Amino acid sequence: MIERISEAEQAVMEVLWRDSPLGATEVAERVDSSRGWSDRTVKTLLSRLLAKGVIAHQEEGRRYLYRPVIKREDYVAQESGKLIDRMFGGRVTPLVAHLAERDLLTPRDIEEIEALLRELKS
Amino acid sequence: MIERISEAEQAVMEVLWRDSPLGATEVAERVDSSRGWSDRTVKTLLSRLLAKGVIAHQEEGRRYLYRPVIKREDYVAQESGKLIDRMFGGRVTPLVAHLAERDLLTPRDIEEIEALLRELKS
DNA sequence: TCATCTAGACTACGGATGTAGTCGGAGGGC
DNA sequence: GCCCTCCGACTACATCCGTAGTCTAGATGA
Repeated sequence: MIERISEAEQAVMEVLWRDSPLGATEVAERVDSSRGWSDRTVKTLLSRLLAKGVIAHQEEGRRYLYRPVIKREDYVAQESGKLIDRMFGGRVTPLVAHLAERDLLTPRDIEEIEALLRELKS
Repeated sequence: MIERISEAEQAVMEVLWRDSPLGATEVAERVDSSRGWSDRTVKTLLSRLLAKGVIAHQEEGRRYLYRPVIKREDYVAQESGKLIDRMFGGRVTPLVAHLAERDLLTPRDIEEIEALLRELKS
């Protein structure tokens, strides 16, 4: 089980998943600027992620380069699973039914998903 | 936007969504017993939910009866939406694709979803 | 009427989270 | 060699969350 990653921490992970390894300052520069974080904040988040073991660092001269230890897909899978458990009793169909009912599925989505399922069966 | 409901708080909401209005003690009795909560804990959670405005209470003699103010579907929709935004950039197809890739879809799921989509199109 | 039992209100407290500030050491310019 | 700068390490602090404990006033039974 991957340790829980908070909202803020995930914003930092997204940067490293996109491109790594990176130094702390580089990460801070690339984090979604709409957050308005100081670079101290980003460094704190990097430390916490390190403590959680979801990223690792290696020395490069007098600074560290950070890189993810866990894969984004694995994290996404875990979080999706948790939502499906919590909200839909672990069944996927009710999730899709729910999305459909709430009109969260566009006709294009429906086409795409059908194509996807056809492929799965072949 | 519905106020954030924590994990523990949701366990209490589930009770009220299933049946309401209920007194605090009744809620405590019905909460998933595997949590092993004291009734104090449940009362605290009820107060917090009240403060968040997601439940309401009415007096009944010398106690309160609690009932949800928000609908479960709305809450589920919000949480699903947040996951889809955070993990899949707001697109639903990647979610389904992801579930498929991770073998989280059983053949039965696939059949059911296909049937659902056929219905949606008609 | 007096002790007792409840129910809700208020208080507690450690860990997680969001958001930084400060300190001390290694490099670099002069 | 000396001071400044940049980096990571450590510290801070309010708020939320999980999980209760205590206090107080009204209902109850003897």
